[in-house]
Amino acid sequence: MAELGPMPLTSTTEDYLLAIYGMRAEAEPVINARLAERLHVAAPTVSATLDRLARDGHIWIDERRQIYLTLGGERVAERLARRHRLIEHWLIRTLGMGWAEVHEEADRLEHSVSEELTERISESLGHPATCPHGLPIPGNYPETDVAQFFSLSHAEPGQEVRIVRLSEPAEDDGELLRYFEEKQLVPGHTMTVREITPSGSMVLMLDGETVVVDERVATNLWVMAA
Amino acid sequence: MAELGPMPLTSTTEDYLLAIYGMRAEAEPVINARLAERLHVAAPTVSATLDRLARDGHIWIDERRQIYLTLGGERVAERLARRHRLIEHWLIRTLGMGWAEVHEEADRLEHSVSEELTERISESLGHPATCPHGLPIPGNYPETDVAQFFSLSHAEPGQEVRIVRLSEPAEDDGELLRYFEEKQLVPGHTMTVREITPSGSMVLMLDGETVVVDERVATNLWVMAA
DNA sequence: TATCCGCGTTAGCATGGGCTAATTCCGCAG
DNA sequence: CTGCGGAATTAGCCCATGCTAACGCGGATA
Repeated sequence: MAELGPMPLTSTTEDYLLAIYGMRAEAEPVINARLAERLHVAAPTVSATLDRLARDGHIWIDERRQIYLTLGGERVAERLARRHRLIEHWLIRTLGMGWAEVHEEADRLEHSVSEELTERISESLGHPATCPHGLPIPGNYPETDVAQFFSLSHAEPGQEVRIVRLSEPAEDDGELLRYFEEKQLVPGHTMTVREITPSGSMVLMLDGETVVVDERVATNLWVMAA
Repeated sequence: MAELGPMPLTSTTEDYLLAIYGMRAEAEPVINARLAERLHVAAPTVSATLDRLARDGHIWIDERRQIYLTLGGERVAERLARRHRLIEHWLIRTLGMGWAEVHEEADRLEHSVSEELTERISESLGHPATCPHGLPIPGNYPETDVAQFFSLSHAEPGQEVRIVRLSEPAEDDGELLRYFEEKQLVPGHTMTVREITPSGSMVLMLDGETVVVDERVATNLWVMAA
């Protein structure tokens, strides 16, 4: 029999691989139920789709039902993340789209942009290391010590920190994105933690302004010591 | 009961509408069998898909099995053609992709680009009237008298003509596209018909060069009297 | 007139990707 | 040990999109 080679992935399966990849990167538990939430589908749908992904060698599932990408699956996911994040930059730089809007557009485009086009985009942008929200672009990202990054919600009072990126799930929350943009809570900006209230809200000094963010916001901002 | 509004079209159904739209524009007979060829699917598949398109009010089919777009279907097709043709320009202008390659890329992107992005692209390009291959961009195309256009294969010996566009099917033929590009048989160029051989080949003068094109090539170039 | 070609439909089937309802399974708290 | 909550699976269904094989029909041609 002739080997037919790898089946071309569908838009749906690409979404699954990218979700798994993202959750791994955030060290979240990668299980059926979490995927169902993230992808907005019912649990049995996830089971069936994961079966196909495992059948086709993109993932494997251990005894405790943790889901892992195979080498092949990871390669696919990295390429997709690269595309997605380059597209975001491109839309902002060449067409002036909004920082809070490009994620949604890129979510659709990432499935239809060719390898060739991806590389042309990267080149025309000067091979940026991260997307506009601070997430690393595989292939362009230098070997920085990612271990220095931590969630703002783990910062101490008095500490001065620089925003490096958003969390993965924040990207899918349009309202949160618009809030970040409005308050200028974006990668590159530096701020000082003034105090942390008992409810987990944080009082920050940012550009001489006092900003209060609640815990949900703080957990979705990744920072490093400034 | 709440009206659910129009179902979002799938990539597949969009392809059908665009194919019908293109065939109408070329005054080709729009029947099941021709669609099957153009879309590279089997006849029963076309029947089933057309049934759904008719059910959803995008097309209608007369007694002689001619297929027509409804007003709604035409609006959809026009928007898709607009997107496709703007994307082609965009890829050439901002990323330097090849004249013969952009059609294929646009074939995928046209399904994922939003209205908003489409309009930004049109604006950033200065609202071009045609795609790089000369096909009109709905919404940007001036009210030119299209009746002046005719296929090169209908030109007379001695006539001087200007290329205005390719035929629709030519866009899907990569080899033919590369040939046109190489010979500079592209919109805007003027040439004189020297003679027509019994087999239908045409001898042309173009930029002082003599070029011979066979009938298949000639039928796929649309021209107007220069 | 008999035949055949082009065309369309019917029947029957597969796969991907969705859903709900019901069940099972596992671990932890009481 | 009992029970409960979260997680996963099973069963059963739906639709869109593809296929082949077989049949029917109508017009052109031998």
